[in-house]
Amino acid sequence: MDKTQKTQQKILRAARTEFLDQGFSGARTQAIADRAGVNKALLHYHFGNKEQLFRKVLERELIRLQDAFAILNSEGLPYPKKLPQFSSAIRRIATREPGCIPFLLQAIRQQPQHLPQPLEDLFSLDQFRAQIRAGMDHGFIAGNSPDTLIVHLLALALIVPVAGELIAALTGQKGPPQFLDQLPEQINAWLAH
Amino acid sequence: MDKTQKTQQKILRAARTEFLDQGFSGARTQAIADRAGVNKALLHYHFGNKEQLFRKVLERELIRLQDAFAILNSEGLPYPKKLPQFSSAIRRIATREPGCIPFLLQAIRQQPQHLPQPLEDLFSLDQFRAQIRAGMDHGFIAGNSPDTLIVHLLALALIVPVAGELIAALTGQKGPPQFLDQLPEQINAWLAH
DNA sequence: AGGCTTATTAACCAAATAGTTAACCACAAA
DNA sequence: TTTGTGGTTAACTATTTGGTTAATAAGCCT
Repeated sequence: MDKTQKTQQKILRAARTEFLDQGFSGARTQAIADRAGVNKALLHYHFGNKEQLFRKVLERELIRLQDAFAILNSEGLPYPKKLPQFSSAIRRIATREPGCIPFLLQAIRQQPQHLPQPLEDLFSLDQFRAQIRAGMDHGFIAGNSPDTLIVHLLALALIVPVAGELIAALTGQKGPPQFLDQLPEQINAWLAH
Repeated sequence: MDKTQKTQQKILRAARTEFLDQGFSGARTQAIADRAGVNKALLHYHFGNKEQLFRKVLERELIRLQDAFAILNSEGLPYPKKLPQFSSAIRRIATREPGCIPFLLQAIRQQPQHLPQPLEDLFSLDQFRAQIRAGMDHGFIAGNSPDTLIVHLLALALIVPVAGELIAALTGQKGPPQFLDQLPEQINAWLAH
């Protein structure tokens, strides 16, 4: 990796922390430059402007979530393995990249114009939904609405990253990791009967 | 209601839309003034500064959520009635005050210093948790962890307001109201067995 | 080394934005 | 009618902030 790439990565890392922490309008280009240990003009040299830099960060973070959804939508994987693998992927994101999921949901809501593509093109669960429907028709999967199952799966997977502080306050726990750790088994217990 | 109160309410309403839509740092005091049909200096006359105005809005929105949680935590209500009443309250908030729940969760995450009190003091489910525990001990409620039940309840209740766009994209639905309408029955089916 | 391109910086600029001020207005009390 | 108080405004100020520029440093190729 040459020096240019290294610099760009320093900037991207700094931008990521700032944007994830503060959101688009709360983020300051000066803060990003400071955090990267670099002159502010360098951001513009390498990335054009604040918006393009934000898009770059958003694009990279989106991939994390897309990878998780790709597990659900993969052709080769049998249904019973998908749920725990998916929940593990979400848990990994939420613990290793805290702020990523709230950041993405916030961007989807407040800055959809910065998304690289329409949401429907970024996330697709067509294969997964067909798989569930087949499973339901054959009685392997309980219930009769794939979409409902998907929503419940999302609910269980996303609630902690998205409302961790509230949960911690309501349950008196210090932090949310307990529930994140239980996530795969919970999802199995709830959805795989 | 005298003219002063009317003006303050106009400003608060405008501030609410702007803050819910744009977040604290994205909101512009000029936009609030314009929307209220009022001079910008009047915001400062009545509310001091942007931050105090934000706190006022935040405080009022918090009450909506507190009221919903108060249902769960109320002494007089039997457990079976709490779940549907709570989910109806959340649904009502999410449909009549769109943006409120994402706004609150975002504020909790990004501007906790503007909360009127610590989260634990704002939201308490002690009575509810005790009630669940008793029910579990007597076999009236399935499961053995009140906190887990609470988290699942939150998950089902909050997922649509918080990730409605994502859900709409994944399920191909136009909007999220379908799932919000099903919410009370879903929660009963899932949690009240 | 010498010259050419790329990377980096200090200083600066213009626009946006929160906040202030002084004057003005409405209306009620004297 | 005068006068004083609280509400409202136009115009202004200070600061923040994203972005630019011109000069400088660092590689790199011959």
